[in-house]
Amino acid sequence: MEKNLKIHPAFDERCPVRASLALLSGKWTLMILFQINENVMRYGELKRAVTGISEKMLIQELNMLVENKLVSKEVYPQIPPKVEYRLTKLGLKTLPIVDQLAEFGLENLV
Amino acid sequence: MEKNLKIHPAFDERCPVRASLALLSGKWTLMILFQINENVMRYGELKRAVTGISEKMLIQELNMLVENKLVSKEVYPQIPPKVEYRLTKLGLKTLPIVDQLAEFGLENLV
DNA sequence: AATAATTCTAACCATTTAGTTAGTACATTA
DNA sequence: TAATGTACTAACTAAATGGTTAGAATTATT
Repeated sequence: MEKNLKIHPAFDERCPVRASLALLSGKWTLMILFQINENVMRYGELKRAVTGISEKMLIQELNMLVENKLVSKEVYPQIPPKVEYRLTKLGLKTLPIVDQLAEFGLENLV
Repeated sequence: MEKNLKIHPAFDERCPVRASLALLSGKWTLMILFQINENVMRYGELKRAVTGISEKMLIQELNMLVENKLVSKEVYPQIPPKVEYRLTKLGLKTLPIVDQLAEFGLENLV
């Protein structure tokens, strides 16, 4: 039905701020990136580090971050399983964003 | 019902990153702040500047930003109405965050 | 033989967020 | 006289996001 052709203004699609938010504005996303930081972290370690997150959200976010190349994943073929996560070069570039948000929050919100 | 006492880990409540995201991570929030920027803007101007936003979302966000002191609002008792919005000191402090997100988006996403 | 530890997956439900449609009031313009 | 512009509000619907519960596979531990 011709009426339903949605207009997606270029603004929406190409706006770099929107693009960044689409990637990073989830409830847990930046927390996870921040916790991984410069470290190598196993799934279980992250679960403990990111207080309050459910297992579903944790792997869902991790998978999404791996897909988007912010995080890399190394699986060791062992039993019980061992999986390591770390930030990619791209992932490391998000840390300044976390810093800005942290600074703003610290100074004005909390 | 005792079962429903929700546990809100301190982490969640006091984390400055979460606090900032709670305020700023909406679909339109940062766009609006960015469009107002250092200017004085009327409701209608904003409507045109923030392409694609609905009137509902626009005033909803504006009201929320005024409540949270990121934006100030001046109403002129005229017919037809005239209302001006501008960033407060606090609101201006969000612009570096927008810049970070824009930079990250530009370099890596769009 | 049962339990714990590890890293997930799947199905379902609840909540939050965003979008749509319609309408208000008055004044000016066509 | 009818349409246009201004800044909203309200009621409802749709979509996105997050949470809960259960379980699977294998080994080591009790």
